[in-house]
Amino acid sequence: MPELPEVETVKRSLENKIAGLIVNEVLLIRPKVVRFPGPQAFMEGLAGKKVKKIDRRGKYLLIHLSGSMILAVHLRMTGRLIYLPPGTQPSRHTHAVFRLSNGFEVHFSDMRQFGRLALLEADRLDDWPGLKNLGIEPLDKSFTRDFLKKELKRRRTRIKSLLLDQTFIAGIGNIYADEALHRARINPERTASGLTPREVARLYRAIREVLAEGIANRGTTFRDYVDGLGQSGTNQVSLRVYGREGRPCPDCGQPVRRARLGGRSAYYCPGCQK
DNA sequence: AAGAAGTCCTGGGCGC
DNA sequence: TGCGCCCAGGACTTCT
Repeated sequence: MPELPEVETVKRSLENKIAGLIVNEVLLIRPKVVRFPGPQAFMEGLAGKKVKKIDRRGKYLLIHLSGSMILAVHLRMTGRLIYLPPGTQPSRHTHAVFRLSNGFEVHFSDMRQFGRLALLEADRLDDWPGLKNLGIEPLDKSFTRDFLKKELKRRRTRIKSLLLDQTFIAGIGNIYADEALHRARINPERTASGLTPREVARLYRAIREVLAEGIANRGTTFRDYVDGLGQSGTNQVSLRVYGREGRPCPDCGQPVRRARLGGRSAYYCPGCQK
Protein backbone atom coordinates (compact mmCIF):
# COMPACT_ATOMS: atom_id res chain seq x y z
CA MET A 1 0.00 0.00 0.00
CA PRO A 2 1.50 3.32 -0.89
CA GLU A 3 2.54 4.99 2.36
CA LEU A 4 4.99 7.86 2.81
CA PRO A 5 8.09 6.06 1.38
CA GLU A 6 6.17 4.74 -1.63
CA VAL A 7 4.56 8.11 -2.41
CA GLU A 8 7.95 9.79 -2.03
CA THR A 9 9.42 7.27 -4.48
CA VAL A 10 6.65 7.92 -7.01
CA LYS A 11 7.32 11.62 -6.61
CA ARG A 12 11.05 11.27 -7.25
CA SER A 13 10.68 8.88 -10.18
CA LEU A 14 8.00 10.96 -11.88
CA GLU A 15 9.21 14.49 -11.28
CA ASN A 16 12.28 14.48 -13.53
CA LYS A 17 10.24 12.90 -16.33
CA ILE A 18 7.31 15.32 -16.40
CA ALA A 19 8.56 18.64 -14.99
CA GLY A 20 8.47 21.28 -17.73
CA LEU A 21 5.95 19.39 -19.88
CA ILE A 22 2.46 20.60 -20.70
CA VAL A 23 -0.70 18.60 -20.10
CA ASN A 24 -2.25 18.70 -23.55
CA GLU A 25 -5.30 16.58 -22.87
CA VAL A 26 -7.00 14.58 -20.14
CA LEU A 27 -8.95 11.42 -20.82
CA LEU A 28 -11.27 10.68 -17.91
CA ILE A 29 -12.36 7.07 -18.22
CA ARG A 30 -13.96 6.76 -14.76
CA PRO A 31 -15.15 10.20 -13.65
CA LYS A 32 -15.89 9.15 -10.08
CA VAL A 33 -12.17 9.12 -9.24
CA VAL A 34 -12.23 12.91 -9.38
CA ARG A 35 -12.88 14.21 -5.91
CA PHE A 36 -12.87 17.92 -6.79
CA PRO A 37 -14.15 19.85 -8.81
CA GLY A 38 -16.61 18.22 -11.26
CA PRO A 39 -15.30 15.97 -14.07
CA GLN A 40 -15.74 18.59 -16.78
CA ALA A 41 -14.04 21.37 -14.81
CA PHE A 42 -11.27 18.91 -13.92
CA MET A 43 -10.49 18.10 -17.56
CA GLU A 44 -10.83 21.65 -18.82
CA GLY A 45 -8.87 23.12 -15.93
CA LEU A 46 -5.90 20.82 -16.58
CA ALA A 47 -5.64 21.27 -20.33
CA GLY A 48 -2.76 23.56 -21.29
CA LYS A 49 -1.18 23.66 -17.83
CA LYS A 50 2.56 23.24 -17.45
CA VAL A 51 4.01 20.91 -14.80
CA LYS A 52 6.31 22.88 -12.51
CA LYS A 53 7.30 20.46 -9.76
CA ILE A 54 5.98 17.68 -7.56
CA ASP A 55 5.64 17.82 -3.78
CA ARG A 56 4.48 15.23 -1.28
CA ARG A 57 2.37 15.87 1.81
CA GLY A 58 1.67 12.74 3.86
CA LYS A 59 0.43 10.18 1.34
CA TYR A 60 -0.71 12.87 -1.09
CA LEU A 61 1.18 13.77 -4.25
CA LEU A 62 0.94 17.46 -5.14
CA ILE A 63 1.70 18.17 -8.79
CA HIS A 64 2.24 21.91 -9.08
CA LEU A 65 0.99 23.44 -12.33
CA SER A 66 1.13 26.80 -14.01
CA GLY A 67 -1.65 29.20 -13.06
CA SER A 68 -1.20 28.37 -9.35
CA MET A 69 -3.10 25.11 -9.70
CA ILE A 70 -2.28 21.76 -8.11
CA LEU A 71 -3.19 18.28 -9.26
CA ALA A 72 -3.47 16.34 -6.00
CA VAL A 73 -3.37 12.53 -6.09
CA HIS A 74 -4.04 9.95 -3.39
CA LEU A 75 -3.22 6.36 -4.33
CA ARG A 76 -4.91 4.70 -1.33
CA MET A 77 -4.13 0.97 -1.52
CA THR A 78 -3.73 -0.07 -5.13
CA GLY A 79 -3.44 3.19 -7.02
CA ARG A 80 -0.67 3.75 -9.56
CA LEU A 81 0.59 6.81 -11.41
CA ILE A 82 2.90 5.75 -14.23
CA TYR A 83 4.77 7.55 -17.01
CA LEU A 84 4.28 5.61 -20.26
CA PRO A 85 5.26 5.89 -23.94
CA PRO A 86 2.96 7.43 -26.55
CA GLY A 87 -0.07 5.36 -27.49
CA THR A 88 0.03 2.99 -24.51
CA GLN A 89 -3.27 1.14 -24.29
CA PRO A 90 -5.07 1.87 -21.01
CA SER A 91 -5.37 -1.23 -18.82
CA ARG A 92 -8.76 -2.32 -17.54
CA HIS A 93 -8.06 -0.51 -14.29
CA THR A 94 -6.92 2.77 -15.85
CA HIS A 95 -9.25 5.58 -14.82
CA ALA A 96 -7.52 8.64 -16.22
CA VAL A 97 -4.89 9.38 -18.87
CA PHE A 98 -2.87 12.62 -18.99
CA ARG A 99 -1.40 13.25 -22.44
CA LEU A 100 1.80 15.32 -22.29
CA SER A 101 3.47 17.68 -24.74
CA ASN A 102 6.32 15.22 -25.51
CA GLY A 103 3.82 12.56 -26.57
CA PHE A 104 4.25 10.51 -23.41
CA GLU A 105 1.33 9.85 -21.06
CA VAL A 106 0.76 9.50 -17.34
CA HIS A 107 -1.80 6.81 -16.56
CA PHE A 108 -3.70 6.79 -13.27
CA SER A 109 -4.95 3.30 -12.52
CA ASP A 110 -6.38 1.65 -9.43
CA MET A 111 -7.71 -1.88 -9.24
CA ARG A 112 -9.89 -1.16 -6.22
CA GLN A 113 -11.01 2.26 -7.35
CA PHE A 114 -10.33 3.88 -3.97
CA GLY A 115 -7.68 6.34 -5.18
CA ARG A 116 -8.69 9.92 -5.88
CA LEU A 117 -7.63 12.93 -7.96
CA ALA A 118 -8.37 16.61 -7.42
CA LEU A 119 -7.56 19.84 -9.18
CA LEU A 120 -7.09 22.53 -6.55
CA GLU A 121 -6.10 26.16 -6.41
CA ALA A 122 -2.71 26.36 -4.71
CA ASP A 123 -3.99 28.59 -1.92
CA ARG A 124 -7.14 26.50 -1.44
CA LEU A 125 -5.87 23.02 -0.66
CA ASP A 126 -8.61 23.01 1.97
CA ASP A 127 -11.06 22.05 -0.75
CA TRP A 128 -9.86 18.50 -0.11
CA PRO A 129 -10.66 17.88 3.59
CA GLY A 130 -8.13 15.06 4.04
CA LEU A 131 -5.36 17.33 2.84
CA LYS A 132 -6.48 20.17 5.06
CA ASN A 133 -6.39 18.14 8.26
CA LEU A 134 -3.01 16.44 7.83
CA GLY A 135 -0.67 16.24 10.82
CA ILE A 136 3.07 16.71 11.05
CA GLU A 137 5.57 15.38 8.47
CA PRO A 138 7.56 12.71 10.34
CA LEU A 139 10.77 13.32 8.38
CA ASP A 140 10.66 17.10 8.87
CA LYS A 141 12.91 18.87 11.36
CA SER A 142 9.77 20.08 13.14
CA PHE A 143 8.98 16.49 14.15
CA THR A 144 11.10 16.20 17.26
CA ARG A 145 11.34 13.73 20.10
CA ASP A 146 9.89 16.35 22.43
CA PHE A 147 6.94 16.90 20.14
CA LEU A 148 6.17 13.17 20.13
CA LYS A 149 6.60 12.94 23.89
CA LYS A 150 4.25 15.85 24.57
CA GLU A 151 1.59 14.65 22.16
CA LEU A 152 1.62 11.04 23.37
CA LYS A 153 1.22 12.13 26.96
CA ARG A 154 -2.28 13.50 26.34
CA ARG A 155 -3.56 10.68 24.12
CA ARG A 156 -5.55 7.84 25.63
CA THR A 157 -5.87 5.82 22.44
CA ARG A 158 -3.79 2.78 21.54
CA ILE A 159 -0.38 3.64 20.12
CA LYS A 160 -0.85 1.87 16.81
CA SER A 161 -4.20 3.55 16.14
CA LEU A 162 -2.53 6.88 16.83
CA LEU A 163 0.32 6.18 14.40
CA LEU A 164 -2.27 5.50 11.71
CA ASP A 165 -4.13 8.76 12.45
CA GLN A 166 -3.21 11.05 9.56
CA THR A 167 -4.27 14.15 11.51
CA PHE A 168 -1.54 13.31 14.03
CA ILE A 169 1.40 12.19 11.85
CA ALA A 170 1.00 12.29 8.07
CA GLY A 171 2.12 9.37 5.95
CA ILE A 172 2.36 6.29 8.18
CA GLY A 173 0.20 3.31 7.17
CA ASN A 174 -0.21 -0.25 8.37
CA ILE A 175 3.16 -1.58 7.17
CA TYR A 176 5.42 1.12 8.61
CA ALA A 177 3.38 1.40 11.82
CA ASP A 178 3.90 -2.30 12.55
CA GLU A 179 7.58 -2.15 11.59
CA ALA A 180 8.24 0.96 13.72
CA LEU A 181 6.54 -0.55 16.77
CA HIS A 182 8.52 -3.77 16.40
CA ARG A 183 11.77 -1.88 16.09
CA ALA A 184 10.88 0.15 19.18
CA ARG A 185 9.83 -3.05 21.02
CA ILE A 186 6.40 -1.65 21.86
CA ASN A 187 3.19 -3.67 21.77
CA PRO A 188 0.69 -2.12 19.34
CA GLU A 189 -2.12 -2.24 21.93
CA ARG A 190 -0.30 -0.12 24.50
CA THR A 191 -1.96 3.15 25.45
CA ALA A 192 -0.07 6.10 23.96
CA SER A 193 0.06 8.06 27.21
CA GLY A 194 1.45 5.06 29.07
CA LEU A 195 4.72 4.82 27.18
CA THR A 196 7.85 5.50 29.22
CA PRO A 197 10.27 8.26 28.12
CA ARG A 198 12.69 5.55 27.03
CA GLU A 199 10.01 3.90 24.90
CA VAL A 200 9.00 7.20 23.33
CA ALA A 201 12.64 7.84 22.44
CA ARG A 202 12.89 4.40 20.83
CA LEU A 203 9.63 4.95 18.93
CA TYR A 204 10.77 8.33 17.64
CA ARG A 205 13.98 6.83 16.30
CA ALA A 206 12.16 3.81 14.88
CA ILE A 207 9.62 5.91 12.97
CA ARG A 208 12.33 7.96 11.31
CA GLU A 209 14.45 4.89 10.55
CA VAL A 210 11.77 2.70 8.99
CA LEU A 211 10.53 5.55 6.79
CA ALA A 212 14.04 6.57 5.70
CA GLU A 213 14.97 2.95 4.93
CA GLY A 214 11.72 2.53 3.04
CA ILE A 215 12.63 5.47 0.83
CA ALA A 216 16.22 4.24 0.41
CA ASN A 217 14.81 0.90 -0.76
CA ARG A 218 12.41 2.63 -3.15
CA GLY A 219 9.32 1.47 -1.30
CA THR A 220 7.72 -1.79 -0.20
CA THR A 221 6.09 -3.87 -2.93
CA PHE A 222 3.90 -6.19 -0.91
CA ARG A 223 1.46 -6.78 -3.71
CA ASP A 224 0.54 -3.94 -6.05
CA TYR A 225 2.86 -1.01 -5.46
CA VAL A 226 5.11 0.28 -8.27
CA ASP A 227 6.82 3.65 -8.70
CA GLY A 228 6.22 6.31 -11.36
CA LEU A 229 8.07 4.22 -13.95
CA GLY A 230 6.28 0.99 -13.13
CA GLN A 231 9.16 -0.49 -11.11
CA SER A 232 8.77 -2.45 -7.87
CA GLY A 233 10.47 -1.47 -4.63
CA THR A 234 12.74 -3.73 -2.59
CA ASN A 235 11.88 -2.84 1.00
CA GLN A 236 9.63 -5.92 1.37
CA VAL A 237 12.71 -8.09 2.03
CA SER A 238 13.53 -5.90 5.04
CA LEU A 239 10.15 -6.30 6.75
CA ARG A 240 10.48 -7.94 10.15
CA VAL A 241 6.86 -8.50 11.17
CA TYR A 242 4.36 -7.13 8.64
CA GLY A 243 2.65 -9.97 6.75
CA ARG A 244 4.80 -12.55 8.55
CA GLU A 245 2.32 -14.26 10.86
CA GLY A 246 3.74 -17.51 12.26
CA ARG A 247 7.26 -16.86 11.01
CA PRO A 248 10.10 -16.32 13.48
CA CYS A 249 10.87 -12.86 14.80
CA PRO A 250 14.32 -11.94 13.45
CA ASP A 251 15.34 -10.75 16.93
CA CYS A 252 14.12 -13.48 19.30
CA GLY A 253 12.79 -16.27 17.10
CA GLN A 254 9.27 -16.37 18.56
CA PRO A 255 6.50 -16.70 15.97
CA VAL A 256 5.06 -13.39 14.81
CA ARG A 257 1.46 -12.96 15.86
CA ARG A 258 -1.42 -11.17 14.17
CA ALA A 259 -3.93 -9.25 16.26
CA ARG A 260 -7.05 -7.37 15.29
CA LEU A 261 -6.93 -3.68 16.12
CA GLY A 262 -9.42 -1.10 14.98
CA GLY A 263 -10.58 -3.36 12.17
CA ARG A 264 -7.02 -3.75 10.87
CA SER A 265 -4.47 -6.49 11.36
CA ALA A 266 -1.50 -5.70 13.55
CA TYR A 267 1.58 -7.90 13.25
CA TYR A 268 3.88 -8.03 16.25
CA CYS A 269 6.30 -10.23 18.16
CA PRO A 270 4.87 -11.33 21.54
CA GLY A 271 8.42 -11.92 22.79
CA CYS A 272 9.96 -8.55 21.99
CA GLN A 273 7.00 -6.20 22.12
CA LYS A 274 5.70 -5.75 25.65
C1' DA B 1 -15.96 14.41 21.68
C1' DA B 2 -13.78 10.47 20.86
C1' DG B 3 -13.99 6.09 19.33
C1' DA B 4 -16.24 2.33 16.87
C1' DA B 5 -18.50 0.66 12.90
C1' DG B 6 -19.94 0.90 8.09
C1' DT B 7 -18.72 2.07 3.28
C1' DC B 8 -16.34 1.82 -0.95
C1' DC B 9 -13.91 -2.05 -4.39
C1' DT B 10 -11.67 -6.20 -6.75
C1' DG B 11 -8.55 -10.05 -6.92
C1' DG B 12 -6.74 -13.72 -4.51
C1' DG B 13 -6.97 -17.44 -1.31
C1' DC B 14 -9.53 -20.78 0.88
C1' DG B 15 -12.89 -24.69 1.78
C1' DC B 16 -15.67 -28.06 -0.14
C1' DT C 1 -12.31 -27.77 -11.51
C1' DG C 2 -15.48 -24.35 -9.98
C1' DC C 3 -18.29 -21.98 -7.02
C1' DG C 4 -19.13 -19.02 -3.13
C1' DC C 5 -17.33 -16.76 0.71
C1' DC C 6 -14.27 -13.77 3.03
C1' DC C 7 -10.47 -10.80 3.48
C1' DA C 8 -7.10 -6.89 2.47
C1' DG C 9 -7.22 -1.62 3.86
C1' DG C 10 -7.15 4.53 3.84
C1' DA C 11 -10.09 7.90 4.41
C1' DC C 12 -14.39 9.41 5.06
C1' DT C 13 -19.21 9.30 7.00
C1' DT C 14 -22.44 7.90 10.35
C1' DC C 15 -23.59 6.11 14.69
C1' DT C 16 -23.02 5.65 19.74
